Amino acid sequence: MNSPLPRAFYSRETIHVARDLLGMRLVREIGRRQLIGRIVETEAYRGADDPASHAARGMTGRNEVMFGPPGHAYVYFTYGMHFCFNIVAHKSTLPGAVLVRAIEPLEGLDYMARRRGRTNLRYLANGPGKVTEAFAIARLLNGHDLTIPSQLHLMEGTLRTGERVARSRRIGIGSNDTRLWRFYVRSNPFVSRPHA
DNA sequence: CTAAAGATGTCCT
DNA sequence: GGACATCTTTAGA
Repeated sequence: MNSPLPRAFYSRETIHVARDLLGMRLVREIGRRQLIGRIVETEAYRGADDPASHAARGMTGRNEVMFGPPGHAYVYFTYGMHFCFNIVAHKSTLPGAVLVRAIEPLEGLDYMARRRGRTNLRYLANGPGKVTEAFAIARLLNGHDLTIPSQLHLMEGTLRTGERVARSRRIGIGSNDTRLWRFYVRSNPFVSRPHA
């Protein structure tokens, strides 16, 4: 009961995993320090059927982790200055991953604030690039197994009473895509874009 | 080899 | 609402 989410959790339809990750707790251990937060916003990305996905046109050096075993971290660098943290999730051998777009900080607040250069809790991790900066997630963690207790893993968590899941189109993909593959906790102040 | 876009964040008006 | 920073990755010549 006090162990990380098992591989079976991630070995399911990518879109279902994206939805079910809301409320789960991300744990980052740096030395004796522990950073913890609740996932409040995600996006699903698949394979050949999803033009917006890095894996849309087959395997490349960057996206190979998306084709590997579920429950691992897919971390990539973008816009010349930001990292994005994804969780590999799919059934069978098709590629798939879930982008973690926003987190509600729970522990290690002062450390996160220092890393971010911000004190307002609301802006510590309310965006994919902010999440990786607050939690010190960089390229070194690409491919990291999230199902074993370590410097980066996920733990069980729940939505609070009254919290509802909302969905929308994905953000920042420059295409006319109408799929509702973005999931977030409605009315949660730590979501990147409450209305989108 | 070269070029263009990019699953973004910040500061400014 | 818009400019701009900054550089990796990928596709195409």
